[in-house]
Amino acid sequence: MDRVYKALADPTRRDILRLLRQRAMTAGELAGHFTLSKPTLSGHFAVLREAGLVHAEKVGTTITYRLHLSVLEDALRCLMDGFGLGERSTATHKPEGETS
Amino acid sequence: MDRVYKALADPTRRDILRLLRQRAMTAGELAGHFTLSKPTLSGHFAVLREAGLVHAEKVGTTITYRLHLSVLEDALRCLMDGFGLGERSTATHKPEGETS
DNA sequence: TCGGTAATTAGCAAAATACCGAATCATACG
DNA sequence: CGTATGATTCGGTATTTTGCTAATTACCGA
Repeated sequence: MDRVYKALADPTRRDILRLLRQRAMTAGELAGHFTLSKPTLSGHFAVLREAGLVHAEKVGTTITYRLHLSVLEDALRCLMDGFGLGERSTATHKPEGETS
Repeated sequence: MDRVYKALADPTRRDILRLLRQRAMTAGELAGHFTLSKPTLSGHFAVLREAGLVHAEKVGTTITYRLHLSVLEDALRCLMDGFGLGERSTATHKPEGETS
């Protein structure tokens, strides 16, 4: 799970995810949206892949990247759960004394 | 908002946030939960402060750190909104194929 | 097989990050 | 005052991250 946080820490990678949210794109197509070099972008793709946030599909010589929405969603939900957010006093556990 | 992502990227800082979720603690008290040196922890506190995730209250010579739950919640909500999560069937765009 | 295109890997420099010990600041107490 | 305590800031080092160019791999078409 640590890889997901690290992957989200970089603004370029967050931009990539936002682009992929609209539609799947090839590596070159994605690279066209940035001023960074292709190898640099390729490195960002690898980080996102290892975090499980995107899926790479090789067709011919081109590689199409697709957003793994479910993984991203799970990661954020796990994050919120970890901090006790998203649940409105579920009553499943007694949350600390909180003696104001 | 970038500061929030960066702050969450470090496991030690996430641990600090989880500790603070249970109750507010002083800097020294927090440091007692880690093997890291106090200056190192102090640096982590600063990052969390600058991200707005915690609030520091100085009483005597001691500084008590308190979690800003609302800021953390907002940050995560903003994160999910940015990626179009939290809303079911966006209907704002046609998600290609997606057969099966 | 040869040339061209798409993308990655290799190798390296620069910047950011994390860590520590020592020094410093601020407050409390005798 | 002088000292002790809680915490931060300072100076330095090691590691990680980010970026580049050049070289490499993989595939397609003529």
